[in-house]
Order: sequence, then C-alpha cells, then structure tokens
Amino acid sequence: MIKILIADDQQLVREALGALLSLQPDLELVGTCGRGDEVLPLLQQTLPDVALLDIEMPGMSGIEVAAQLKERKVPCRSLIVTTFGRPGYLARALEAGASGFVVKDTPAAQLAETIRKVHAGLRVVDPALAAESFSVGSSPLSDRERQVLAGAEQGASVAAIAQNLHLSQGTVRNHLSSAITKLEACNRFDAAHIARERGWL
Amino acid sequence: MIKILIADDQQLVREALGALLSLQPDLELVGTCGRGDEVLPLLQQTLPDVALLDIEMPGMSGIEVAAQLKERKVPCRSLIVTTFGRPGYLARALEAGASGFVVKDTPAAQLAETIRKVHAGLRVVDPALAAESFSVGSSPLSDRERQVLAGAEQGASVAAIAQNLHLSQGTVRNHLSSAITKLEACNRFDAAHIARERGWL
DNA sequence: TTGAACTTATGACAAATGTCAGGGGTAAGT
DNA sequence: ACTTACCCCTGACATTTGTCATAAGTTCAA
Repeated sequence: MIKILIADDQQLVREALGALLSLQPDLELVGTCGRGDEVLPLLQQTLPDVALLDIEMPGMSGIEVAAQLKERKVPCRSLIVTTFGRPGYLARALEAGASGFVVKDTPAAQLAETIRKVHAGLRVVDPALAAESFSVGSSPLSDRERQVLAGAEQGASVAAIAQNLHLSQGTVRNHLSSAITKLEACNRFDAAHIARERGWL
Repeated sequence: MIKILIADDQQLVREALGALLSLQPDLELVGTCGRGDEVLPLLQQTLPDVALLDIEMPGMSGIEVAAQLKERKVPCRSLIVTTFGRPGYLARALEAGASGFVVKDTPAAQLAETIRKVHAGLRVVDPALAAESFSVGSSPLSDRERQVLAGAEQGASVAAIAQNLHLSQGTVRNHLSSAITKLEACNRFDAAHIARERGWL
C-alpha cells in the first residue's frame, strides 16, 4: 500500500480527491490538511509515502513545503498538484526537490499512475508543460524587479511601493522600467501580468 | 435517486467530485463536461435533476449556463460550485436563476445536503457569503466603466482600450476616472483589483 | 584584478494618466 | 416637462509614470 497525504486549501477538493484515490486498491489516504504550515506536523504523525501538494495555500506554498521536505530529509516524496500550469512554477518546484508536477486538469487514472511512479522513485512532469517551460526559459528578473512588480500587481503606486520596500521613488521607477523592458511589456501592469502568467512572480 | 451533472474545467476535480458524490446512496452521476458550452447538449441527453456548475469555464461561464437553463425552462436546478466566494458572483448567480451557491471550501457532507435541498426546490446560499454580499452592496459601476476596467485589468493602455471599444481616448479616461472615484481606488489597476475581488468584473 | 550584474540613487525629459469643466445626446423614471 | 443617469466627446491642466544618462557601492566569478 502507498500511503498518501493531501494538502489543498479547498476542503471539497481535498475530500473529493481522497474519495477518488481511495478507489485505487494500492493507495491509502492517511491524512489531509488545508494549510501549508500544517503539512510538516501532520507528516510526522501519519508518515505517508507521497504528499500531494497544492501550490496556493495559506501559511506556506506547496513549493516551500517541498523544499522543507527535502531540506529535512523527510522520507516522503512530494508531488505538486496545481491548478496553474505555469512554467516558472514547474521550474521552482523541481528546484525545490519535488518528485512530480501535474496540473489539476489531468485524468484521475493518470494521477494514480503518477503517484505510483513517484513512489517508485521516478520524477514525473507533465510533458506539455515541460516543453512550454523549456521554450519560455527561466526568469530574467532580478530579486528587486520581482518584488517591485509584485507591488505593482496589487495596483500600488510608485510612492506606495517605494515606502513598502524602503526605497526612493526613482529607484523603484528604474526597477520597473528595467522589468518592463526585459518582459517587452507596455507598462508595469502588463509586465506584472506577463510575469504572473509565466510563474515568475 | 437524484441525478447529477458536473461541469468543471479541471478534469481531476470533475472526476474527484463524481467519485465523492457517488458515495452517497441517493445521488447518481449521469454526466460531466469541462466547458460551459457543452452543458446544454449534455443536459438534453442525460436529463439530470441538478447541475453543479463551476463559474470559470471556457466557452461559457457557469452563471451564463444557469441563465440559459432558466430562460429555456429546462427542468433542472442549477447549483454554482466555485472557488471564489465573491459577493458579486453570488448576486449575479441568483439573478441568473441559480438555485444554490457554495464555495469549494465546504465539507462534502454539506455539499450533498445542499444538493438535496436544491433538488427539493429550496434556494441555498453560503450564509457567510450572503452576509458579505449584503454588506458590500451591489456594483456601482456602469456598463462602460466595467468594460473599460476589464481592459485595464489586462494591462492595456488607454489607447489600446479605446481602440478595442471604438471610443475616443478622452472618453476612456473619463470612464476610468469615474470608476476610480466610485471604487475609491488610487489608480485604474487598483480599481480593477477591487472590482475583481468583489465580483463586479 | 577585472569585468559583469545587481543595487541604490539623482536629475531631466517625454509620454501617459487622472481630473475637471464643459458640451451635447439618449433613455427611463416622476 | 423635468430630473436623473447614463453615454460620448473635447480641451486644459497637474500628476504620475516611463526612459535615459550618470554615478557609486556591492558581490561574485573568471
């Protein structure tokens, strides 16, 4: 039996996924939670073989959880199961030591198969997404550019962003300008959009 | 037996929800699809009692589907099951004739109960969401303001928005200014954010 | 050690944006 | 008939934003 843990912020999805996987004779659900920061404690109690992790969760993202598992050498594979097939997410997940990456728009049978492969020690990623990830390349943004864009995404003004990051307004505008140029956007909001879409934010 | 149809753009969620609901002795899954515009044809084939509709789907939104069901007097209740508990969504769903509205972060048992109530002819809405919806009020935006904000949300410039809607740039700026004032935002992207969050976009 | 890239910051300029005061037009209520 | 709320447009103005040149400090790798 392969023991499974599910972390997803939507209870319905959690329960539904649990019900679905329990139909498989060789899979056993041992725990679920709805926050990223609840995964580690639960893991120590339930000792699953594979953890299904959503990316967007309160407390801690699935990618951060995967990084923690790797860092602490927890004997449990992490499989990212996410709504958004963003190239940057895939890259970051693999970098964080995730053993697999699938989007929520895959057939259930395939998910079960992926879990078995991951449990067997293989790395499994969505082939289409891997191809896109390759063609898009990696993020050209520096740390500051990313932070400044993140502020812009919320609709903040230059003044507000500057205050948040303790920078001068001129510096913020320089970073924004640089990000806009790198992403070939027409303004910072367009830039924020592009970066978000590619998983660079 | 209550016959169920599930429309959700994520196959995994579709199958998982199906597996979950099939555990209930009085519920029967008769069909699923992943696009809004596939619901009506499927409905005529499978004749379900209740249709579970996601809002954000390709082809047609769940709210539009609900409106179609009402308009065509299809003998099937519609229950919106969505990720986002946005007040405006609830208001529009009810206006479109939906019989129920729940977010995906509810316990499965409660969903099953909601399906039974909806089937019995009751209207069921998430109480917390209904309260928020009441406190937020309804959208103060006019049609044009909404359209212009929708363009702004994508990061488009005034010139681009004007071209898309066949308006002068001055008119676009007036609509934007008006929207910004109404929403008490600090710029149009902030305004777009606020409107999106409340389900007014 | 010498670039290269990143960070921070100015100041100056052009372009885009937000606001305001007008001017009309329509449609829907009182 | 009158008001009200839309819609569309113009022109003017101040502000914000985007770009550029310039400069100085950091870190890191070749």
